[in-house]
Amino acid sequence: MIKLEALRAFVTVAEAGNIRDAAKKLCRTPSAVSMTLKQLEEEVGGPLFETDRKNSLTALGAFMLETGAMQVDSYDRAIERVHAFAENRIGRLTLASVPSVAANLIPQILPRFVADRNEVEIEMFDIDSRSVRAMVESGQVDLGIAGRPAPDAPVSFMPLFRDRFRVICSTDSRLARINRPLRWSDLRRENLILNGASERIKAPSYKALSDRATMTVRNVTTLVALARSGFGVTLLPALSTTDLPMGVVARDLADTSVERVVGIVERNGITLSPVAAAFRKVLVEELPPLVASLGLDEREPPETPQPPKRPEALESAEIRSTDPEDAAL
Amino acid sequence: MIKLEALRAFVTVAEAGNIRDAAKKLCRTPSAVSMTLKQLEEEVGGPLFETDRKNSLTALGAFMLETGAMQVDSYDRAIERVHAFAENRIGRLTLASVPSVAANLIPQILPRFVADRNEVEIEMFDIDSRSVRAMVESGQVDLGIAGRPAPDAPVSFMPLFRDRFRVICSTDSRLARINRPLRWSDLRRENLILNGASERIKAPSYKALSDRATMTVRNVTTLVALARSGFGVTLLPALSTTDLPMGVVARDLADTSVERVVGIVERNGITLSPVAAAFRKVLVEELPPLVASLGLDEREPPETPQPPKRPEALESAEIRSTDPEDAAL
DNA sequence: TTATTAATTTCAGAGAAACTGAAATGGATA
DNA sequence: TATCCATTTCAGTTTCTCTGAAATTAATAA
Repeated sequence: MIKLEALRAFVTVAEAGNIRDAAKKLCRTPSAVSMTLKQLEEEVGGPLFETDRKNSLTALGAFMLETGAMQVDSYDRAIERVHAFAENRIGRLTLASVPSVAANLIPQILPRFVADRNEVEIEMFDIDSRSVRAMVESGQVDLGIAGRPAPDAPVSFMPLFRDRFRVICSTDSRLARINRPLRWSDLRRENLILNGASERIKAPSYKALSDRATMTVRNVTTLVALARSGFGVTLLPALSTTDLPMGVVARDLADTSVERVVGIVERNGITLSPVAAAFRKVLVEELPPLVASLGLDEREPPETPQPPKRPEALESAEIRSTDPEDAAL
Repeated sequence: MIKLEALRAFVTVAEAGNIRDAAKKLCRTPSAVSMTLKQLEEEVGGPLFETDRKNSLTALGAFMLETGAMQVDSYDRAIERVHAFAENRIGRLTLASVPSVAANLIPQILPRFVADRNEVEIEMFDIDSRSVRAMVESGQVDLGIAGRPAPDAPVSFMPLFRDRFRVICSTDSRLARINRPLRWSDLRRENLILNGASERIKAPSYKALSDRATMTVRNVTTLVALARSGFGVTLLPALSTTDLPMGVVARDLADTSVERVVGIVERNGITLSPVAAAFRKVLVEELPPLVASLGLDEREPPETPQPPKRPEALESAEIRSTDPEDAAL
């Protein structure tokens, strides 16, 4: 059976024109190369060189050189691509993220990531938490960034940062003039507009307020426009309130337990592709400090995120089963 | 360094879905395959399968399978082509032959040769002896079939058969009525037309006749037409006289030493391509009996032709250095 | 859950293959 | 003919790969 390495030796000798130089290139002794060649000739059943001095090929040798050089090159390139893939220099990364992260955080970390990886294709979906989890679960994307899934969800979750809810109201509103964190009681007289993100807030005082609310709006732009018009107020995660237009303000809540936890959603028991793993690492290392630097939250990140090993991936998702908040934004 | 055989093992396992079946296909024990896979994963730096049960690939494994299957297939096909070439099932055969052989003998042996070799390309030139040798010498053709070259010619020669010269004359001619082999004296009163083939006849009696001749014609058809018209007579190798038209006859010469020796012309010190070697063998084995069966010559072939080994190729051409006849036809 | 079964992995030793360095051979050059 | 250089041969060593037994792990049955 003809070995690729024998082919490589032959091609090197044929191209060098003599054994000595070829042996040097191959990091072998001339005798080793000579033996390989002899064996190769035995295996193909005919002489490859016209003379002992390896500077002239037979017809068979010429054919072998043509074929062999092609194979060796192609093989080396293929192996290089495998390594490039394994070292996440090439590949394809598909992401799904809630819009607030997609718009406010991803743009800050993505450029550096792609800079060294000009052969990596990236596709990103910005969709609500529920869809993020669905896409992760179905394998449509490698990684998701979303609020914490329900504990029984078939995906694992690694929390990255907390995002407190804030009250969004018109600059003219009564609330805007209160010079301290707002209490639930401050909201009692306001018309509360519900939204996808606030849907999953569990605080009892909030429940009471939201039960009375009659309107749900899922689009942030519309939500803000309604608040600005003085029609009502709403609760949004701080990250969604970074670029508020003139006429509306965001006020902190006194109840700092009202928050969503945003993190990485990934499929259970599936090894990430090398690019995805690399991007995950970047997320874990860079998102929490980035969020902290935005000054949205004065407190520490909720947990010290540590990348789970393959077998433990599932555990890290199951460990915490506190209230599973969610944010559609 | 990733070996092709490791890739092959991986591809086989990935396609079989388990190690046991793959090991069977590879004619290895499962433990050997398992170790190969483990080493492969180490070399690429990541897991290729999701679980120990090898039925589900990681992204890296999928990429490796794609790349690897392609490489293994391509390699196997390439090696198969090299073998096909070495076993003369594929390749290209270029021949040059004097027209008499090209027209009368080659068609009888070529069909069977090409029948088992439907991927062999064949190119044949029918040209005079001198050009045959030139094409062989310059490497334009693998093999030539021609008269014996001069002893110092840079080509080797393997004689295949003798071809006696015969007298071509009109049916109405005086010579046509002589009921025995013709003697030189019979020709004394005839107008002798010279030709490329007869040019190199060395017999002294012929010399005397040809010195008196004034016309040389190199085209057989014209030559025959002239003879038919009664303009003169000419001497042609018997093989060129097999399909004489009405109106001319060929008569044997009493001097049976007047002959050309036809054989294989090949380049010195050049290994034939496998197809060429195979065709050469067919020529050596089949041409002499074929010529004998044509009844052109009652005697034995001049030597027992034996295919020369690589180093001896030159010798076999040098051994005989008797009168180097030639035939332009 | 525990026992059973099947598949895979680990390990140590055997065997095969490839490599090296020294000596022999073979061509080319003076 | 002698010398030089490249290549080959050879024997011994090193490195790899394979096997078979035992251990581990996962899946299935009780």
